[in-house]
Amino acid sequence: MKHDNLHQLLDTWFAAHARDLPWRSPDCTPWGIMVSEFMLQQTPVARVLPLWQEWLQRWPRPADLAAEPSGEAVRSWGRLGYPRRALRLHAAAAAIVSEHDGEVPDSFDELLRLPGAGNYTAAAIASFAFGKRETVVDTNIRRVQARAIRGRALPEPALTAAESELARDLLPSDPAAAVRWNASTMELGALVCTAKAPKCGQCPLLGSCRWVAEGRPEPHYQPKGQSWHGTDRQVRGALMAVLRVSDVPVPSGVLLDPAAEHPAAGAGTALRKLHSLQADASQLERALNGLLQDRLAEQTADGVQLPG
DNA sequence: AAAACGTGGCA
DNA sequence: TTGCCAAGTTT
Repeated sequence: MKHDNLHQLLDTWFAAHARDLPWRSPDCTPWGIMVSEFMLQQTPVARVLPLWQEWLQRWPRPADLAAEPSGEAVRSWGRLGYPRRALRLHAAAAAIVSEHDGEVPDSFDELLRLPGAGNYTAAAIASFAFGKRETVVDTNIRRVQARAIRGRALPEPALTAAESELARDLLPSDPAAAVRWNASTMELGALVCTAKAPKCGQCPLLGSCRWVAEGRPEPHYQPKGQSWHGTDRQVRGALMAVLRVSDVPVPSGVLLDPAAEHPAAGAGTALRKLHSLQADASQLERALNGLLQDRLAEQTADGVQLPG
């Protein structure tokens, strides 16, 4: 196979430098791996670690999570970010109970049907939990391949057909070798071939990297930043922070009115933070309606709360 | 198919 | 301090 040398180089490097992550332990269950994959979506390993431990201790099997109201999942998600992932993981657990007899399915197609599992997550679970030969394509793998093979500084802004085709071509035909390739390429992207300030001096592919060979050309586009300050997202986040820590339903008036008295129990600090954003009434309402529509929160006679 | 979706660490 | 960026998915 073309690029066979890369596989060998990465295998050797991975054996020596892979992080000892709990979801890579031989006795980690498919469910443990699945939880890690959901938590790791757009989220660094360091922030996932403690929460993953908590979740697996509390909900060691899909059925354990499925038995709880979705609001418990959202509350336990804490400040990990993108709380709808908690909702989807909860829904996925319910689907596993109702459609797969409580066992995480082992095929890409079945995994892909679970809420919150897209192409990356379905392939990752099939590969890492079940040893299947699946092409895993995440941002790390795309960046490593963009540099080493295509000679680019960065992967394309969105996954292209060419990138997918390259990733498929590079995947070893032996399933066990494919799993190692997936894991080691991802790890290289996370630890060495990073987005900014890559540590090329430590890279096992230094001698075969096309980007390095071509003098490390600049990116051919300007990555556009993610806005945050003053956005609806920021207000949603602040709203969620209030609901997560409140012991009781929070009257929508208290949420929407900066001058409201009687903050909800335990939510004082989060409420002050929300109001300090000085969002206008329409933005607050839009953000709250979004949460209700997404079922991240629900409205009762007593106020707004996490789904119970 | 572009845009929305959280959060915190680091330079 | 501001902006970048992180194991993506959904509509």
